[in-house]
Amino acid sequence: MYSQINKNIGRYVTFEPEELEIFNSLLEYKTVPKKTILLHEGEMCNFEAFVIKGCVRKYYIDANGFEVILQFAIENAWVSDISFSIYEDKPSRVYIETLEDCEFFLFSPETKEELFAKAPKFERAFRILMQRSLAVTQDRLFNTISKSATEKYLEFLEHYPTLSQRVAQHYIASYLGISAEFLSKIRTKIAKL
Amino acid sequence: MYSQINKNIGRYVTFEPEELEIFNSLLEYKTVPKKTILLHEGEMCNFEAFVIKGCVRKYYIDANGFEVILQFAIENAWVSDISFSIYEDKPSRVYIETLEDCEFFLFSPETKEELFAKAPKFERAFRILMQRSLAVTQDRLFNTISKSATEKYLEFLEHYPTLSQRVAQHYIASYLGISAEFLSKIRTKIAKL
DNA sequence: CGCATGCATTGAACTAGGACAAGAAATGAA
DNA sequence: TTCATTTCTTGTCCTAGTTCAATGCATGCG
Repeated sequence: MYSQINKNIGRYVTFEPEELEIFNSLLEYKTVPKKTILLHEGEMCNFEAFVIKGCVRKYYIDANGFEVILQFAIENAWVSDISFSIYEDKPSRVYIETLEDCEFFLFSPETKEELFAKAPKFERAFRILMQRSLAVTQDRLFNTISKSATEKYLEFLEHYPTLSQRVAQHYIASYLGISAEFLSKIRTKIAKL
Repeated sequence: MYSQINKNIGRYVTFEPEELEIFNSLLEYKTVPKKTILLHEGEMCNFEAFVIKGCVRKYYIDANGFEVILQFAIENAWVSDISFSIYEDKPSRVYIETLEDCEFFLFSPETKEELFAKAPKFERAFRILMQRSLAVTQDRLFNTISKSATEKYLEFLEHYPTLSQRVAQHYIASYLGISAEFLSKIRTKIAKL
């Protein structure tokens, strides 16, 4: 049950069994049916979720009412609106929604603090996880600015080979920052080659 | 001399004077003339820099040889290619270059580890700094995808009011992900209002 | 001082991608 | 099974932004 998350958190920092025990004892297990919104814009994000199974999307809604998907989180990924709400005490600007039936491990900000107090080495592990997210996001920013829609789509397929089967095309379009119609045209063009 | 950086690092975590003393004793002070490249693509990034004075840019070069500016760092900002190189042991894909004569405080990865060993609370401070960078980058990604060039430029002016006087227009264009010519057209249109 | 290099502006022609509309195909609920 | 809803495709027209000149302006440097 815990091996999956322990492997993830231990990727860059090595923990003692006792430390992992503390960690595991503070996690809350939760299942959530698909199409459930876990966080609405304007709410405080009071969780950090580790995806054991399933798929969620995190998205903004822009000034014209269009959704822009910031992140797909599948098995072994973390999702939260950690960036603003927890430390800034500002309400979230993003939505988090399950796309499939999901199983999570959840942390509240308070239990996270409790963890850091009891086992300070986790501070380091979460710092490195944060760094990795930053790297991924910077890379995406670069791709978004410098690549054509076709290039972005091909790279997406390479990077998330299973996701294109699991989620609707228009979600992928929204993630890539292009219209669903144009993605469809790209796909037919690619299929003809 | 140290009050500026101490204020910055103490923004989200409160430190004892002794802790700050350790911190300050590990910093390396350095001045660098303008137009100096601090990090080339393919090198390992072996520093984290706090800008005391001056302005630097961090950029990628894309497949067609175009520069894409990821970050401007001015006074009180941190800059590094922390994301990949330090923990991943991968060579950097970015360039870091001074745009003005600069004063920095520098950390090497080793002295950073030394700091964490001697004063573990800094681990927390750097985790939160990292979170803030992630928030800023996510926000930029959202803007890049969902806003028009004019909106992006106006928001840039609002967010970095001094920067448009300090750096060349074509750098701003590169940061916004638009061509220098089109930015010029936007500026004349705005000026006419 | 004069020259060279880089920077900003403007215009004309072009294109990647968007908006809209309408139909086809898939999914799902009762 | 049927009807409804959502998703995907395809076509046409349209526009925001690019590319490629050409020109004028700064600026730094010998």
